[in-house]
Amino acid sequence: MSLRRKSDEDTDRTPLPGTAHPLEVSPETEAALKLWVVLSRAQAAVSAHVSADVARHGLTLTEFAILEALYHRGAMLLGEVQRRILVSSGGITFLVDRLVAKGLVERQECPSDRRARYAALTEEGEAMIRRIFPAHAAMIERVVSGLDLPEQEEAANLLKRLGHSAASSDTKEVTFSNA
Amino acid sequence: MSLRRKSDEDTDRTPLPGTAHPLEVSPETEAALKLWVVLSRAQAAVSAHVSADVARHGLTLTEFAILEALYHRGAMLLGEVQRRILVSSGGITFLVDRLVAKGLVERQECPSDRRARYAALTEEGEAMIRRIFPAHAAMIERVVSGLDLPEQEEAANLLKRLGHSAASSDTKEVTFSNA
DNA sequence: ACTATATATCTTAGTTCTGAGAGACATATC
DNA sequence: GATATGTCTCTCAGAACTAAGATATATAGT
Repeated sequence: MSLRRKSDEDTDRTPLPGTAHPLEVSPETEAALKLWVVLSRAQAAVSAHVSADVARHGLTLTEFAILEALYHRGAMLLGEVQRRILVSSGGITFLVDRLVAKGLVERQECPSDRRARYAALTEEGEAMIRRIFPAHAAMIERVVSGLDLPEQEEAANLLKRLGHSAASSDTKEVTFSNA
Repeated sequence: MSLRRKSDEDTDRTPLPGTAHPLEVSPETEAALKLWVVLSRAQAAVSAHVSADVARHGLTLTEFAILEALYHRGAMLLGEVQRRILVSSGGITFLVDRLVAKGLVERQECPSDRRARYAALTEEGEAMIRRIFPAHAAMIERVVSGLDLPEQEEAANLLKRLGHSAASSDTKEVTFSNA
């Protein structure tokens, strides 16, 4: 094997490392890849705004999501919250611990299942979410205002279907219910 | 065997402590909030698949994004890669270090600016991305196939505009001027 | 009742990344 | 040429998680 220097690109057509390989795929593949890219970028861009907004109140995005869920849905089992906001089981313990430490949430026993715990807002937590939610919602409205209302609804519709089909297309390890 | 999966809502829970406060906002606000939710969920669902796919080759999502960018665009300055994949400045150093340790990427000096470094694929890195990219692209195509081609293009179009407008809408820089 | 398996949460160790700042270099202005 | 200011990468501390296993409890089959 000969070690090649980067400077001696001349007569040889073997693709050297560091040279570009423009994307050459079918239109279907290209559309799928592009959708994945713009989906990630749009989510990151919106997320950055939302994250910065809740950070002003000393909260992370995930913490806020928990508070909001508990406010709008009422007390929930930790596992329910976990599946709703999509974190690991260790993650939900960690997050609820932190919200308890901040005095915003409390754990409550579940009378019908002694393994389970409810997470519920404290009065302080409820007061906080009630106080910051309106400006928060207005801010999200501004951030997505690059699309008008019908476009937002159409995008939401498409994304909902995309999310559902992607979530249910469990590739491996999950039972493939072959009936 | 009846592997019965418990659905989220089938626990017979008596409405214990925290009471629910159903969402009551204007249709505009509701559309914006819903868009934000389905955007996050769709991204997470697709991301989980892509992440699991590249993990089979010992790579994280971010590492793969770097390799792919270097393969398709050629060598790039670290700062260019950083802005492209949206990580912090410390993050790009960390990630490139790790890819260098894996033998997939190398740093190269920039002749016109001695502060800057290029990241470039090694031959091994290029061989790897060439080997795994086709199946990777096919997998993404499958994951987003819940939408047909015109729908994918429409979603991509909407998301591109959403991403751009969200990214450019400078958050009212909440510097709080010494609050 | 006993056993096996499933579920709910928690613990621990480790991974991935961020944010603030430092050092080296570049560039514009005087 | 000297100085100020901006840019690029790197370092370091630590935040925000995840993965895997531990523990306690529940539930179904025998």
